[in-house]
Amino acid sequence: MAAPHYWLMKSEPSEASIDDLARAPHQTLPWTGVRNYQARNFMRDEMRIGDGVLFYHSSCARPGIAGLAEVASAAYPDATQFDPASPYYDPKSSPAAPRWLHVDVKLRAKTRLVDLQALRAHAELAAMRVLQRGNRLSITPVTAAEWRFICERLIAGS
DNA sequence: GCCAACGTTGGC
DNA sequence: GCCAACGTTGGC
Repeated sequence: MAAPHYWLMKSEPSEASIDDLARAPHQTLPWTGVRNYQARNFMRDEMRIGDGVLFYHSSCARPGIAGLAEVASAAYPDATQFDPASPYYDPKSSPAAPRWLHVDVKLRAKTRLVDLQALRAHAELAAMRVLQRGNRLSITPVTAAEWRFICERLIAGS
C-alpha cells in the first residue's frame, strides 16, 4: 500500500467554512468548483480515500488552517459544471465528456486557527506552497514532515 | 481597493 | 506555437 498523502485545500469561508463542514450531513462536503487543471489532476490522479487534508480558509480576515479533514471519495464529475445557473458553469463541458471533477472531504476535527503568521514563523514549513509568493493553487501537496509538524507543534502543542 | 502573480484565451 | 491581453486569486 502506498504511503498516505497529505494536502492543503483552500476554501473561502463565505463559501464553505470549517463550520459548514461540521454541520454537513456525515460532516462531508463535495469539493465542487475547482476550475484549475493542476488542482483537478491532484484530485483525479493522486488523492486516495483517507488522505489527510489541511482545511485552509482563504480570502478572509484571518487566512489560515482551520481544521483537519480527509479525502472521503474518489474523484467524480462536478455537477455544477453542467448547470447554467451555477457560477461554476462551464459551457465547454458536457456530461459525456466532463471536464471538472472533485472529491468529497470529511471533517476530522475543527482546530484552533493556525494563521499565516504562525505558519511563516517556522523554518520547517518554509517550503510550503501556500506560503510562496504569488501562490494561487487551491490544492497543494503537503509533505509528511510538514503535516506532522503542523499537527504536533501548531495544533496540538502550545 | 490595490496590486503582484499566474493561468487561460485567442489572434496571428 | 507564440505571446499579449485579460481575468482571477488572495494577501495586505
